[in-house]
Amino acid sequence: MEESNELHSEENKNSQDNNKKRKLKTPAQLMALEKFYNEHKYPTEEMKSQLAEQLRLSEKQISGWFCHRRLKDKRLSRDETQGNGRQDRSSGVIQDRASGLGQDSCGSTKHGEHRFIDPREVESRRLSGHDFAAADITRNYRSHYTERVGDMDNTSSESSSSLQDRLLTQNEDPYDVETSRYLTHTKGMENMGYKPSGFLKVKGEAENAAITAVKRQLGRQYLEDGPLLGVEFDLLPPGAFESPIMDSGHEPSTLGNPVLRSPDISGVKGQLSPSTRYEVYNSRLNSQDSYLQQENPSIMHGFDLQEKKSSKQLRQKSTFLNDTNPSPGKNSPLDIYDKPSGGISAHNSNKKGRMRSKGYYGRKVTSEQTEPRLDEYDKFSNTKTVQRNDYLKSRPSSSIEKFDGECKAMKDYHNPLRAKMNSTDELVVTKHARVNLPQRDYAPNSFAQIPPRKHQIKGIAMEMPSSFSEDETAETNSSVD
DNA sequence: TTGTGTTTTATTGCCTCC
DNA sequence: GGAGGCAATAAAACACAA
Repeated sequence: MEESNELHSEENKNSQDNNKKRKLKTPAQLMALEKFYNEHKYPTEEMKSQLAEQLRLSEKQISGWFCHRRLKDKRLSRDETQGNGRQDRSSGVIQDRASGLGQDSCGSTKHGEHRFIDPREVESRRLSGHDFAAADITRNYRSHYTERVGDMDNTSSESSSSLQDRLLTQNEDPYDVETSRYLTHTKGMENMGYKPSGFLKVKGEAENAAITAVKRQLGRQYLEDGPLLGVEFDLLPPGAFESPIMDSGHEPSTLGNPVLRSPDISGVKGQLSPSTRYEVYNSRLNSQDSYLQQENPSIMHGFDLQEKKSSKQLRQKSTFLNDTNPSPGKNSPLDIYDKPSGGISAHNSNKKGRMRSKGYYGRKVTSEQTEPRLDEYDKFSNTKTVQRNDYLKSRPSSSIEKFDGECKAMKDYHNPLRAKMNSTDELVVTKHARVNLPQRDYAPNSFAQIPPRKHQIKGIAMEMPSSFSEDETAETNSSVD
């Protein structure tokens, strides 16, 4: 260890702190990583490289992060299965999956170059009704969204991953979708020409049973290529989350869409977790910034948003939790992102409010770490993303303005986005579905209504929106400005 | 302010696959 | 043998309680 450290330090001579001490990833980086992870648990080297480049991390770090992330997922899922009664959720299919996970030993990218999709993904996708014909892969990516669905369903083993997945994905906030999309489309299939590896094929076959089971359960709803099984899931009971679910005001036009019964919802219902966080987060942002939205068609990139949000969150957090900021100067939201260093020191601001375990984004970020330009991620994305890029690029640097724009974007996401999303109906569907998610519901009021959670339960970390959304994200918007 | 507990990051060793 | 991944371990960064 030390040795390596030394080496490492050598490499990083430049930066004083780089050495030996481990550096926390910036929220943006984490966001990006998480998102990416949601899409690809086993990223190819190329992907890693790109990620690394864009995040300004070393490939090693990226690899390591993914590795740890997977472990984390595993661990969490394990815990969940053991501790929680996830059993019910585990139907035969799930079991199946679980077993599959057993092998979870990662199919390394190595084999995976062609594989690209990790077993889990495959599974989830499969669940979502996609066969893994090579031809479909692309589509799969496109509808990675579906994966999530799969995740939700899949419960068991994946759970943890799903946790995070949900965290970022399910929640699927609008931009999530996008980013993920980008991730998916990315170089992924098209460029890399990924094909299901033998493993996939085999596995696919093996898992057909699982798929079948799902189909049975879902019945017709199971669409071969359609959006998600989730369609069949029950809608959330009103008030399920005690938050105003149907916010007519914000309700996207897609509301009526049947698709609404998206998996997401079901997922939410099933487990509110991480995704919820995001939802909350998003909703809050949306709600709070609602006044801003409306016009900006451009779409924010999630990461970027995240960053800003985090800064805002911090502020809000204080508001949210305490209503008063004990140390105004200290927690000044502005500090967080506006620091010249570019670092996000959000942390400081909200230590108190932050949920304990879910540290993900709550931690203080070292200033040295420069936030990667999130928009860069768009490289991976498709046209739509491109648009966003433009937006991002063009938008003013002012954090506030940016934020506004972002918020808007988020909101607009629901509408304009759809327009943009053109290319794939699936996506559209997906979005619609998301639109219906309780996300918004949480928004304005609910948010306020939610009692501040000072103590997060560790185990719940994943389940509850708490940490992430509330602390990290949601709060962000506040009135700060 | 300190101590404790949790989470995240980094490293190392081993395994598997090509 | 190289590359990637997992598991184990250590250490840092934090949050929270006393």
